[in-house]
Amino acid sequence: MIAPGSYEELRNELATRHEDLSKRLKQIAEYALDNPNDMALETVSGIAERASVQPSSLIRFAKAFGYSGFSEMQRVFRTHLVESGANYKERIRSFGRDDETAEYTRNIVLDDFVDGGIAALDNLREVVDPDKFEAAIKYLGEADVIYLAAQRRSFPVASYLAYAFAQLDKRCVLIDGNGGMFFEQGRSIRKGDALLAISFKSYSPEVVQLVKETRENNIPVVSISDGVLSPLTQNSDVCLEVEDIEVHAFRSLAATMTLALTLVVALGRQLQE
Amino acid sequence: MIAPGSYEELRNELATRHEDLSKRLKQIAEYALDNPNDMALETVSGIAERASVQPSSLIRFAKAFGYSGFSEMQRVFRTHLVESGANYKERIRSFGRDDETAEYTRNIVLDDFVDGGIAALDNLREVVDPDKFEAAIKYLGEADVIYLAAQRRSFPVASYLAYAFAQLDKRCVLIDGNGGMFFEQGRSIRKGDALLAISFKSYSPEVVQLVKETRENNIPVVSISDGVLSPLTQNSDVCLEVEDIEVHAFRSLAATMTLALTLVVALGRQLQE
DNA sequence: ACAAAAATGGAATAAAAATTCCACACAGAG
DNA sequence: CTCTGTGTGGAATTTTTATTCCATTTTTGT
Repeated sequence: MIAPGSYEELRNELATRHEDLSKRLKQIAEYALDNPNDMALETVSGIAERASVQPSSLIRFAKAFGYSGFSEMQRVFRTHLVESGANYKERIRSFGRDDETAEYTRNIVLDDFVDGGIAALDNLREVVDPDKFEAAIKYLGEADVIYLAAQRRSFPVASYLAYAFAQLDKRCVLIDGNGGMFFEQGRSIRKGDALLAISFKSYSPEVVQLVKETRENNIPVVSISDGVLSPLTQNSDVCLEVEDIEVHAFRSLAATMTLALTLVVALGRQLQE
Repeated sequence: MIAPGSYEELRNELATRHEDLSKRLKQIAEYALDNPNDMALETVSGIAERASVQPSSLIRFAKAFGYSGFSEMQRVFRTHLVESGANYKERIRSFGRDDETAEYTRNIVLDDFVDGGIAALDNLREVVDPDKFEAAIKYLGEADVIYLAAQRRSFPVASYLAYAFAQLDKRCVLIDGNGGMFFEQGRSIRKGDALLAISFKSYSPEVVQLVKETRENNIPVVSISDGVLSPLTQNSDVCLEVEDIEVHAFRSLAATMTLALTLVVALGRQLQE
């Protein structure tokens, strides 16, 4: 007897053997199929109570399906909960785990990044707060000149935005730090302008400092960053959150780029009106 | 002190109080925000190990946020896990929405780009030719210095590649055309180097010309472009095809960026061997 | 630089949970 | 109707897990 390793296998096994099971085990099987979340999260006695059986029956049940005990079977339900459960950060981790054993054919690498990118985009859809997004558009739309600040990995995003804003005839300045003039470029920002800053952990100190200074001068700051702990979140008028997935120790820009593009299009639409 | 009852409240509390927390508690807060699933499913000692803290610190952490103990706090994470999972399953994804009749609310714009990005990534998986990909890696791996040429919309991709190659300690030169020196920069390319050019229609004349000249000097040219009609395809040793989807008259860079990233990782892996 | 207070690590302890065990119930065969 | 074997409830036991406690270290305020 070999225990099902995946939720799908287990589900299948439960269905096939359902008829042959004893009264109590049948009862448990039905409960398990109806309440997989309970199976994943509750304790033996908790489930026993809800399903109106004895705790020992649950152990017998698990053993009847080849597991060493209830806990081992519960792991199958837990894994399923995480994997199906949209929390995409955990999906990154499962990429990482596969990686250690998988052979690296070229295709697997591309597939991983494609999957990662898709997951990141899916996540983007969920985490972007429409109110914040609208507020960001408003600040940018009202700005005379948009200043763009980003360094290192985020720089390409700013670079893309500079290109796209120019297409819209929206004036902007890309603070590229050329010639070590990062702050000099940044300090030419005036009342009526706005700063759009992009940075992810580990946050570029220059960008963080510029954001703070600009805010202190009462100039609107819109930022794109990762999560509530970011120093940009705290010092911006509005902060859009993105989290690109890290696969094979590298972080893509697919989600961030898509957000940037959306920002541009929404801004363009607003300017037309 | 009242303990946050929902995940969102907790998340918020973690963020606002993050700065005032002690070193260990801060560390735990970061881990919790990054790995909510672990917080939901793992045991105290399991989490302690992964987050590199003592089990007792986790209990202190929970108490610092008003819970009676770790278990009470964990319930918040578990509830969130179940609820976010349920939403995910119910979500419907509809591609190819009817743009003409749809009202353009802010969300629809983001959804369109997300869908477009996903479609582009899916497509990328299909169209990338593994042999060409491998050949590209080979040329780049053997190059002494990689020259990167791209203009306008493609420039951010080159910019990202420059950053990533530097991370790999792979020497590269980003031909940015600063000071109108595009060709001057490009002509410093030597035997033993390679050119990586990125351009899409309408093709940048500078990049096309540089590709031709470089090829004539028998220096390997790898390019990223769109389809067989591209002048880059015809004048490169190997050309990787990508097609980012155009939505609302704007073209994203999600797929191209993902291809670039994959190139970097594959190259990095090859260099390690 | 010092004392006081806060934070930390790690072992000790308490609590909770999983698992085992056994007496009993119940169905089917003789 | 009783014997036999499987199934079941529930208490006892073992294992795992959470929590507490205190000696030690680190920070803070003077």
